[in-house]
Parts: sequence; C-alpha cells; structure tokens
Amino acid sequence: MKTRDRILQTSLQLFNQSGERAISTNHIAAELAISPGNLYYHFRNKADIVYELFLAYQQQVDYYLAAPGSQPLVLADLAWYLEAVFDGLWQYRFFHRDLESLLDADPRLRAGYGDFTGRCLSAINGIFNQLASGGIITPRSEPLRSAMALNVWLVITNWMAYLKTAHATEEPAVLSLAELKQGIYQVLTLELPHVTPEYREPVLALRETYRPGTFCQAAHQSK
Amino acid sequence: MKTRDRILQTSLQLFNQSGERAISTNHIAAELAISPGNLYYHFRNKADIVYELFLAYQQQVDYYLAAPGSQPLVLADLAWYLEAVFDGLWQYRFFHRDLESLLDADPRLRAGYGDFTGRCLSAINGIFNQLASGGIITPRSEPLRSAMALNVWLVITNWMAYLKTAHATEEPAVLSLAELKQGIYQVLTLELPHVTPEYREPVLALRETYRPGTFCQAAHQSK
DNA sequence: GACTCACTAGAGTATATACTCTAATAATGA
DNA sequence: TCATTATTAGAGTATATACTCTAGTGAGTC
Repeated sequence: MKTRDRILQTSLQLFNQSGERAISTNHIAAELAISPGNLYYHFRNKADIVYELFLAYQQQVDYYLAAPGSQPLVLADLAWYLEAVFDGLWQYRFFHRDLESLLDADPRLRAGYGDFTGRCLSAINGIFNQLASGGIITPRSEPLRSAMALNVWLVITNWMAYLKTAHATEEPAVLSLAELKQGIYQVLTLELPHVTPEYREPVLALRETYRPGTFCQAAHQSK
Repeated sequence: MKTRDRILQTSLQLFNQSGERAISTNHIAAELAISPGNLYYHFRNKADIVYELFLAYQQQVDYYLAAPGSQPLVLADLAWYLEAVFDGLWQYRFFHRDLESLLDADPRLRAGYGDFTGRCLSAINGIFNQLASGGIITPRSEPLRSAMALNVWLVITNWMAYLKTAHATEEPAVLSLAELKQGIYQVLTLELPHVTPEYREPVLALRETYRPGTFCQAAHQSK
C-alpha cells in the first residue's frame, strides 16, 4: 500500500478513535512509523488530510443515497437506505464531531459540506416521495416533506453525539456499530406517524429490530 | 463586578463566539486585561471554568423545564417551553459544539451531563403527558413517548450545528437568536402528527410564526 | 555509470498552550 | 497600627503543535 493511502487510512482510524482535535500530524506519523517530513511530503497540511477524507465520505454517501429514480420503493429499500447511511456515518464518525471547527479551518470544506448536506436532504426528500408511491407512507405537501427530511437528517447526524455524551459510562466513550444503528429506531419513530395503516405493522416490526438493548443486528439487504 | 464573575462572563462570551477549542486561558486573560496568574488564582484550570459554566447552564434549563406538575397545559405553555429551551441553548451555545471533548477532559462534567440529559428527556416526556391532558396531543404509550422525547431533544441540540455548518455562507459562521429559534419550527413539525384534530390549526399557526425566512419573532409569553 | 526523481529520515523552528512562581499591592479586621 | 489575608501582575516553564529544511536513498533510465 502506498504511503499516501496509509496516511489517509491511519488518520481516519485515529480521528475516529480520539477526535481530530486530539490527533496531531506527529501522532499520525508516529503511528505509521514514518517521519513528519514524510507526511508533509504527501500532504500540504492537516486540513488537506481532513478534506480528502471528506471527499471519500461524500462519495460513499452520495453513492448509496443516489436518487431512487421514479420507481416506487418497498419496505426493504427503506431499511437498506437507513443501514447504508448509518454505515457511512460510522466509517467517518470523526467528521460530525466538532464539524464547525473543521469547516472554520478550510473554506473548501465549508462549501463542499454545504452542498453535500443539500444533496442528502433532497435525497431523503426523494425517498419519502417514492415511499409514498410505494404506498408505505402517506403523501405530504412539499414544504412538510422538506421539514420532515431535515428532522430525519438532524436525528441521524446527532444520534452518535447523543450516545457518546449522554449515555456513555466509559471514559472516553466507546461505541459499536450495533449501538450506532439503534439510531434507526429513532428515525423510524420519526416516520411512524406518516406510515399508511396497511404498512404500520411491518414498519413497527422493522423498528423493533433496532430497539435499544436488542443486540441482534439482522442483515437487511436488498437492492 | 468581581473578577471571578468577569472571568466566567468573558469566557462564556468568547467560547460562544469562537468555540472553546479556539479560546485559550491567555485569550481570556488578555480580553479582560488581567494577568494569566490572576486568572489561575480564581480557577484551578480551564476545565473548571467550563464546568462552572455548565452548572449555570444546567441550573437555568432545569429551572425553566421544571416538571409541569399535573395540571394540563395549554398551547401557550408549549410555546413558552420551546422559547425557554432555545434561549438557554443560545446563551450557552458553545457547549454543544464538540461536547465530546469537553466531557473527555472532565469526568465531573461527563457525569453531570449524563444526569442533565436524563432530566431534560423526562421533562419533555412529562410535557407531552400534560399536553395530552390538555387535549393538545393525542396520548401515546410510554415507550413511544420516550422515543418521541428523545427525537425532540436530538433536533433541538443539533439544530444550531446544522445552521452553522450546512447553511452558513459567512466564514466563520455567525448566528442570531432569531435564526436559532427557527428550530422551533422543526420541533413543531415533529409534533404535528401527534396533535389532536381540534388543535391542528392553532399549532400550524404557531409553527408558521417560526418558519425559516420569517424574521419577525413574536414574543410568546405566558406563565 | 551518470542522471533523474519519487520518496523518506530526522533534526529543527516558530509559536501557542496550559499553567506556575514570586513578589508586590490592596483590603480587612483587631 | 499592624498583621493577615485576598488579590493581582508579570515573567517564566515545560510541552505540544503544525510545519520546514536539508540531506539523503534507492529504483529505474539512457
């Protein structure tokens, strides 16, 4: 593996573990057993590493959240979307911790992240739309759908911080992918009132899969 | 005003402005035109300042979110609660930015914040309960009410980060209390499906008050 | 064999950070 | 009055951080 890629990989791992704030370029170099000079040969500065990680994050989420087109969605699709988003969130989980400082340090990142959020929101909106076509949720007016999509986004992106700050007993807080995915329970709680009567039972059953305390993560695959 | 209080006040102001990460004890001392030694005479370390600010934050929110007792609530009460919570959030807005690092730096804060969140969640839960008594929202089972309360909390505590990261055009992002309170629009969107038919119109009207883009903030006072 | 060039080591720099120490001054109370 | 205590200034320390600079090394090419 090329040094440049190893730097990205190790940075991501250390950032996820301890937060970007706590990890210096010297830490990264030390972990890789390379010299700081070597690291700075491959990256102009720390912000460039973060930015490149953002691009990878963005690419992954964009790919999985690709517009569902115009075909109606079935329930398994909903589960699949949720799993995919939480997977992405998990892999780049350092990112949503003090995002504000990251954006303050890099205007490219600020602009890129603004666009990224916009695409995510309209993707969620589109998914709502196609879930309505599939008869799973009742159709809503556009402004309401947008506000709902934003709420979903707010719950998704804040769920991890909640777990690591309000719930954690350990010091520092550690987290597993399974715990993170309990956030899906919260998202489905959010959508529940909008589910059509005939789909209420199946959605409740799906939701139950992610109930906090339940540590069986069934594989929800489709598509 | 006593130096100790001036340190707290200025720290809060600078933290809110630029984030705790970017503000050193030397910055605080410089802003106050006192010596670093003087600052450290009043506070053992930076974490102690943060902790004391947390105690004030906690006290304020606890006060305003005090259990609504057992009397039913009217719509104005709901508006009042939302305004109060967002006011508290605004006044100590540095806090929910990289909260994780703050908790990592101080075990007292971690423990205190865990309890605090618990109290907030059960307060929200209780408010739901009394809104149901007041005929404003339809009664729900306890587990559903808890999950709803958590979603409300997640939206509230993440709304500011959303504004400052996804929406901001300036660099660094600045924010006004009025913009922040547009988060109430999101919270009411969340509660809308649970509102009883007879209260749907009034709640929609209240919600409209906070619609993003609308910059008139009517004073919602009661109690 | 000389030359190039991507890559690497490692010492070093300027600056910032959290925090300490000593000595001086102001307030207080007997 | 005078001693005690609270408060302050200001220089200083140890450490960390992001980043730079120079001097290579080794694999390939003509």
